[in-house]
Amino acid sequence: MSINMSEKNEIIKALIPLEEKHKTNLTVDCVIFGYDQGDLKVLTIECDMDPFLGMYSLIGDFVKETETTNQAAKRILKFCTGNDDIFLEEVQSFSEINRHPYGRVITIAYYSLVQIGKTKMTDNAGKHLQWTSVNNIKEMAFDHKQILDLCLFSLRRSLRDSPIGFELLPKKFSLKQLQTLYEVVLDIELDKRNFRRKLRTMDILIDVDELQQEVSHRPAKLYKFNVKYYESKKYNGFKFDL
Amino acid sequence: MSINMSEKNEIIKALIPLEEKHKTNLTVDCVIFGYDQGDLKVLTIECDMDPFLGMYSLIGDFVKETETTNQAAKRILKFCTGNDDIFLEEVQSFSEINRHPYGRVITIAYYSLVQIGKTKMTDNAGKHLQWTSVNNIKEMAFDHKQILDLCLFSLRRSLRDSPIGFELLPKKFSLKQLQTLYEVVLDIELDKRNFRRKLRTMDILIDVDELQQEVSHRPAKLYKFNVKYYESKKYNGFKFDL
DNA sequence: TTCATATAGTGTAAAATTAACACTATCTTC
DNA sequence: GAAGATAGTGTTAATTTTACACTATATGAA
Repeated sequence: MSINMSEKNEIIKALIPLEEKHKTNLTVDCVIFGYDQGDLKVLTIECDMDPFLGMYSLIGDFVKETETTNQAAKRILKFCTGNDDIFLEEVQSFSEINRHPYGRVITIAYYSLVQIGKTKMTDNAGKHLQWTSVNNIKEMAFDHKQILDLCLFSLRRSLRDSPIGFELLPKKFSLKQLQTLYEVVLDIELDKRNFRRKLRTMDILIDVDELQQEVSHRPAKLYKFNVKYYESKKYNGFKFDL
Repeated sequence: MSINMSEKNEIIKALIPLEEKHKTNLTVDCVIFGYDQGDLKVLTIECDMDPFLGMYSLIGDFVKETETTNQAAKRILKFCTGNDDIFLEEVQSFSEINRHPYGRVITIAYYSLVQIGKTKMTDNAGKHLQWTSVNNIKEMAFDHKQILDLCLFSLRRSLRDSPIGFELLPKKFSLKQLQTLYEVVLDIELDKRNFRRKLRTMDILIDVDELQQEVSHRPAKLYKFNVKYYESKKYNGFKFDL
């Protein structure tokens, strides 16, 4: 005579000491943003769980006993992009009772910013990882669309008041590229001259004295982000504000 | 023959299905801010756990299987302040492996704002709940000081760009009270005339046509927050910014 | 070589916002 | 009715933001 799943769960629960009864499945889900030729993308995976089969899904995993949630998020990033040391920010938890079809799973949402060119998409993941334009995503598995939207909101806010945009561009970039990044991600238009003046007065760019290559018009000068200067000033009344 | 605790844990783990192995203890901790006569306070409890015995501690609890983390936070608030429907904001998770002496416990930090006068401190909690001045707290149990600091940082940011300050004041208040709140919480000085002009141009206050009572000098006019006006404008380009 | 094309790069003036600042008004209490 | 205490009010200068159009320089084709 066999027992069914819910009976089994009851038996297990009876064996578990009191404080264990409050345990819950905890995951992290990563919204990995990349930017590519004027298009904000997010790394998605094809969902292989039942009511959401084939739909776009974010990349996530359980938080292990031996790691913090941050470490779990970093592990996922490393796995998906081959990359350590990338920009990562916690956003919010999602804990609706029935958000996951397999049972109670609470997740903590992170977003991160990577340069698409720098990633080595390890296909050993084998799971149809792909960069999808944020604008093309109308729905996702689970509550992942909601998570994506909130992370995008959070990205936009951070982009305006801290210099994280540089994480999405190559080390050397033109002012035009930087401006376009802001325009695409924030979905606004900026005035070229005003944008440039603002950056000039902030003093956070270094002219690397190189020109854009292989363009059939006047090439733009290239700059890099003055990390040291920014780090030295940021707690000293200096405000990044775009 | 008896078995020890760690053997018992092993036995329990062996019985648990694979996905259960990733389960973790999850709590919420609430930083409950109150404001009282020019002093920002936080609701604390005396810690009754070993290495932190007697130290200030935040108020928290396990997240139950049948509730979201938000609901858990609200339950705690109701329990501590007798109050439903109070301002509540999730801030961040804390998940260092050894943050809790009893084992792995991951927590999600919330902060909330209450009017101290409005709370009915249910003493059935029995646990030495008290309002403690934020400035007087040098250390706390667990990582709670870190949590408090982050929540204070988050409160300050929100105070500047959304009208949450009103949650800390009585319904009717004088402009002076409002200004002092900002000065105390943000730890800055504000110019009286400029502060008042800014509020006037934002149009978010209603003159209730009453005067301060029982003061031995010229009484101030009282105002209330124009919730309706703010709600109708906030998605319409209107920006609260103090 | 030169001309067309495509994008880079630059300055100024008006408008809006912020910052600095000191006196009069009105209530209570003695 | 005078003294004490806090409420309430306006103007000017400085700074920041916005709006706006032309010149410069590379490539590639004729």
